[in-house]
Amino acid sequence: MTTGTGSETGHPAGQAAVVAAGRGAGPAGGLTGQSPPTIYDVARAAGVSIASVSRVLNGRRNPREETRDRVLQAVAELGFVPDGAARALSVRLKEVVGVVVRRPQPTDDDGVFADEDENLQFPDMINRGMEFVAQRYGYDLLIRSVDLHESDGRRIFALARKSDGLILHDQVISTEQLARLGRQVPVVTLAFVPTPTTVNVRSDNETGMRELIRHLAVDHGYGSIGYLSGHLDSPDNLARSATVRAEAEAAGVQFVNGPQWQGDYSAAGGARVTERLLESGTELPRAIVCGNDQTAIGVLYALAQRRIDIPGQVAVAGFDDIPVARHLNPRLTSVRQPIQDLGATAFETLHALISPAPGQQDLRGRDIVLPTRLNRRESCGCGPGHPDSLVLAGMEGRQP
Amino acid sequence: MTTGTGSETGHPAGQAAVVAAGRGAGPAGGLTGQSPPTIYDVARAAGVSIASVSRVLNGRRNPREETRDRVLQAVAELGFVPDGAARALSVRLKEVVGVVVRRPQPTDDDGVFADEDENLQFPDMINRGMEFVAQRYGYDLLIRSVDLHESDGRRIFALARKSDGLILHDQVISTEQLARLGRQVPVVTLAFVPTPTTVNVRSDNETGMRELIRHLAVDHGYGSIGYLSGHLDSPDNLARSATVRAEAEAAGVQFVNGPQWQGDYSAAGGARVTERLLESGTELPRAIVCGNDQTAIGVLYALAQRRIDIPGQVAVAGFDDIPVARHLNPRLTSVRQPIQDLGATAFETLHALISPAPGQQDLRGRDIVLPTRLNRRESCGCGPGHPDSLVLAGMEGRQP
DNA sequence: GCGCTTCCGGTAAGCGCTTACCCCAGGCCC
DNA sequence: GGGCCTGGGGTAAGCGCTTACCGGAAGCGC
Repeated sequence: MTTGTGSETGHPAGQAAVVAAGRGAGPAGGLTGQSPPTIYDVARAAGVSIASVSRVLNGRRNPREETRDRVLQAVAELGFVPDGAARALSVRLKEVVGVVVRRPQPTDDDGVFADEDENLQFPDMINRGMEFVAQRYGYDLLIRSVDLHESDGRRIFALARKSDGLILHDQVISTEQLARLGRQVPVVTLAFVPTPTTVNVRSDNETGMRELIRHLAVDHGYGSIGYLSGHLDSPDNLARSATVRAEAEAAGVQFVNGPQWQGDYSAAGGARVTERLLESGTELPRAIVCGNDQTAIGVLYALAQRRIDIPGQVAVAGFDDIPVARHLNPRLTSVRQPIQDLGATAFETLHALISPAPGQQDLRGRDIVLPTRLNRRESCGCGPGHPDSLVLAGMEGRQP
Repeated sequence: MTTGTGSETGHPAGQAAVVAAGRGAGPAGGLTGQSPPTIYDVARAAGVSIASVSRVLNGRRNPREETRDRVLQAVAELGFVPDGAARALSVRLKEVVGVVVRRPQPTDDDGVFADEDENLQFPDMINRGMEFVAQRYGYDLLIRSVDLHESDGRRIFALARKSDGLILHDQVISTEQLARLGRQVPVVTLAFVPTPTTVNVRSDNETGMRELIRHLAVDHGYGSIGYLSGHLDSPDNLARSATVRAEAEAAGVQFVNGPQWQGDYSAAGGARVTERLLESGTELPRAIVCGNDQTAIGVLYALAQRRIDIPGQVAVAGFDDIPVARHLNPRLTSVRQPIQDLGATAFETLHALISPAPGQQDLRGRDIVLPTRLNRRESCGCGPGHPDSLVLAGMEGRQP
């Protein structure tokens, strides 16, 4: 009782106030709690049944013009918008897709990179790409972050029941869990592997990396190349690592790797690995290729600390080509992934899984691969003369 | 008919297949479509009524231990998770908050900054802060982006019906619309203004900016300061601009501003304004303070193009202190906003609006202000000796 | 003028949950 | 031993929508 003002919906009243907590429950009373109008309110205002209102709103069996107008006017006056949950329950479509991202796990000794959040940039750009297409289909993204290798995936399954399908960023679930999940709801993974019930979207690590290694080995003629890896169990990392090795060997260049070259995709990790290598007195390879750009940022930092000339003494390259890459000093050579496209494609694919077009063939089990290409800048040894490099170069401006 | 396998839920069957489109409708048949179990399935498996299942799941009126165990076992076996929409409809709580962000509008002449996405970094970090606390309350964020000054706000009202409350980033709605929206659902705005029905969260522009201007005018003794503004109607911009003027005048320093100093919070805008000033032959002020860091990036770029020494000839400072700031060359002096806190506070506040704690007083109409502080780096003229500046300084490393 | 087809719009069922309400045992007291 | 209370669990209503189904009113041809 005493719920909203003027809201005798005319349909069975019932408990209402019970769990309504927070709506007009506060001492403020008056001007709030005006809970949004329901379809019953509209029907009453227009003098028709709720079925007619619904039909008008959904363009079904086009009702008589006059009826339609009456309804539309009532809708406009009341500012009615149908409730998402009710609609979802009825049509069995929420028009929401769940997106699971991995929450970066800061370690103890991140030092200068402690609150370094470029990590976020990459997944966020992917999400941006998703959101962009999602708009067109009237979908929204429901975002949830989980810890690396979320123990039981419970939080992921829960998110599934709030949405029509899931897009999983890398390394948020195990393969078994993924297969199980895929059996219950449409799922698209990013930079992972397809399962019989899910589809994966990734970019072409091999081609881009091959181009980079050939550039370093052949064009620059560097005699040794090290690979500072990302998470060991990341498929992207495995592919990149294997390609570096294969191409280096093919070019007759020494490939440097090993346990002490183990990074974790973070700037802090890249810096840490570099420092330890330096401390151990090992001679660095002529060029260091990093699992991603974050790692490269860390490497650049650690080398600069030791006054090591980049690319004069050691060349450095990254992977991803995040926007910051071109603002670094020296500007970072990197393999460009179509970041936003990755997201857009993931969404497009998921949507096809959720509501397949008439003739649409089943996509499950597919591995969708997007192209990559090398972006040469200064950190690999290319000069500022390259067309790509007309960017925020503080250097040139500093010494007239 | 022929819906799922073994899914005779025992409750009225009905239409089912009608709108189920996409679930097992595809030619694939078999291994998919296994639509998730419902509470009826669990009840049948446990040999109890759905009410008991629900009670066990929600810990109500603790049922007998034996019953509870039977139910929990059935839940585990079936992997049951309640459907979000159904639950939401019933308890009138979706456990979802809508977040509206502004989609950057690329203009025609963005040049090098065309696909510059640092713009995203700031809002994304705020969202990260929200998500972090949202977790603790079992909420998820439903993200939607709108164009600057979304014409009628329809998309915002629609999002409201998919969630329990809204958090609006800056400049996505007009004040009138906002007041109307606030009457229907709990709303928190960021960097805007409070209305009688909504609360606003922002950071303390005045204090941080005051500190910056005093630093430039007093510590560095610069004789003139220009302010390259953000969107004219952004309250943040107004406050920053006013503070720059007031403090400059108070310090007896010339304040340079005017229509040709109008930026738009983007790097491209900052570069454009700077280039036009340079072309027009105007003499630049000794220091340029930017509406935000993006703008400063553009300014840095344009000045470097002209071989103007920063901070030797012109000092530059930003606002926000986004992570990239410390990787620029020279490293950018900026006023630090507690970015993630902004998001966390916004969520906390919204949650208090949605389900106020027992004694909780009404927050509506409040303007919550978070503290800021100056981060001195090189672009204002401070040397690399400053403790803050031990960061990715490519410069030092380049010339041994 | 009468049966048939259309076209409209109302009635009600059902989406998957939560919970008020009630009924049935069992235990208790006098 | 009967009335009462209590606790456990089932029944059903209701959350706000969509839509199958039906009944009434026109419109039509013969």
